[in-house]
Amino acid sequence: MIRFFNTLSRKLEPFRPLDPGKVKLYTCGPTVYDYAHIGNFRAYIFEDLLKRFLKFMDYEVIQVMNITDVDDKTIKGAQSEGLELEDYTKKYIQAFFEDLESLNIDKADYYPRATEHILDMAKMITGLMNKGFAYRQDGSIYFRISKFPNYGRLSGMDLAKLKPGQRTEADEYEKESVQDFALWKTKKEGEPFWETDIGAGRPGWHIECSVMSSKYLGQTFDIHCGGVDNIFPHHENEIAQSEAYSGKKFVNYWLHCRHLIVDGEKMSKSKGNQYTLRELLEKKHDPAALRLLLLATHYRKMLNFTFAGLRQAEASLQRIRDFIYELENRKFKKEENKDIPKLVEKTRKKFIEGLSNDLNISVSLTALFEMIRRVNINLAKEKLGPKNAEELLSLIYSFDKVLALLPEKEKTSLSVDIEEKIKAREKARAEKNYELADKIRQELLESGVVLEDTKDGVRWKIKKSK
RNA sequence: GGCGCGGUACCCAAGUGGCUAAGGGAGAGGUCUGCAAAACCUCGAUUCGUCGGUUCGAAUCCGACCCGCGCCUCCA
Repeated sequence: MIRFFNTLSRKLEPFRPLDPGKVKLYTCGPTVYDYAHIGNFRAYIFEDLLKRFLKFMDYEVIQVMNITDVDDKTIKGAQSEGLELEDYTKKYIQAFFEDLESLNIDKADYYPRATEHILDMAKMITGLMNKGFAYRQDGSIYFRISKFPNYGRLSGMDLAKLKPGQRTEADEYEKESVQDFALWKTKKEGEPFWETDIGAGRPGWHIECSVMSSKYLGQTFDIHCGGVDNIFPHHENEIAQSEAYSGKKFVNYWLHCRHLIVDGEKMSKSKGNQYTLRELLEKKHDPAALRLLLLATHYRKMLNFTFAGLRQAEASLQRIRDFIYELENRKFKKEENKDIPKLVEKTRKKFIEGLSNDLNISVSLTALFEMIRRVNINLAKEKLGPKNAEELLSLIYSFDKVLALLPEKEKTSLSVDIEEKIKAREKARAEKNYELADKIRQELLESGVVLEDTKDGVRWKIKKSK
């Protein structure tokens, strides 16, 4: 049984999708005004883990991730660079998809863009006005929170105690209540706008998710994810809009991940600790190691990113890779170890149990590493057969459908030049000319190739980064 | 001020009433090796922020305190 912690109830709940065997998943996507930073990717990787695990458990998953390509920040960014909005966001949308690929994040089925759903938004807003949930004020349209009694349920906010924040904008003075939020912002000089039935203007932020989720997943769907900062007001507002409009329950399970901090401090541009994936890749960090680092801490726990932590993740990952390398490259005797099938089953069971319990990845990784240790002991004693190795490999690769840490095509080949050098070194060693052999080994190391002399002969690896 | 989360070894991190407090990294010792490196093995917290309480029994439950962090109108 799979259980998730539902923000709505603040409890672990058994997961039961609307349609058995099928999961409809909506994940809040990026606002494309800049390159995404590692904090953003913590959320996307958590969502990826969720999705991959559901697929691993034989669910069919339909995932929608929105792309917010019109809002205050994208508009401001486009203005400051003197670009059309679309030309400005294009670059970051493309970068976003490249980053997803670097981190081996499974593609969503739909990536709807806000700017491509303006008419759908106008339609929903009209519906909300007809039902009395929205009103027009100076051309803009606001959601009337007082009409929606469940407002605040997701976040546990008590409306009466809500203090208006400091960022309340001056141009929103005219609302009936400070807490009412904009569905539609009337056309403003110098800003992009759309001509629609409800007038010329642009959408408020929250409406896009209500519109696009229902369009691709239906008015009620299974899971909605995002970072904790989205709980209030964004997801609260989505619920209000969607349920007011449809009269149906919007989402059954709300899953939110906590934030990532850097060196114990909140990430912020002014502190200079806001890393993008690109920056880390430029510093030659392994994207798979970053993926492991972001994956390995439970999603509802705060994650403190440090470079020491990243190096530890690199080392952990190397342990898995070396294990696979052994299984794939050793010459096994014919004799099979009868205990291995039992170990495989036990490991598979624990791996699944871990993730089934609100994505407790630590338990699952423990299962994997425990197995690696046990098998290594047998490996050292040469108590492993070819079938054993095959079975173990197939288990690890099945886990990797969830973890996605092992790129499939990692068959790097060496240049002829380097192969020549390895051969030359072998010759030198055979002649006991160790001085020359060591010199060649050092040269290869400097070009990133590590040589290891084993019983079965020399073997090489590409040096891990750093 | 309101609501909420967390403090487990040198670092990361499971465990949330009772078998030896997982696992990874780092470190130390060993195997292997021409020597290395890599890999592998072994070792490692009488103790879970502090102080009280409940209990036959607490890292786990309760209370107080200390420390760190998040949200409170467009930040994942």
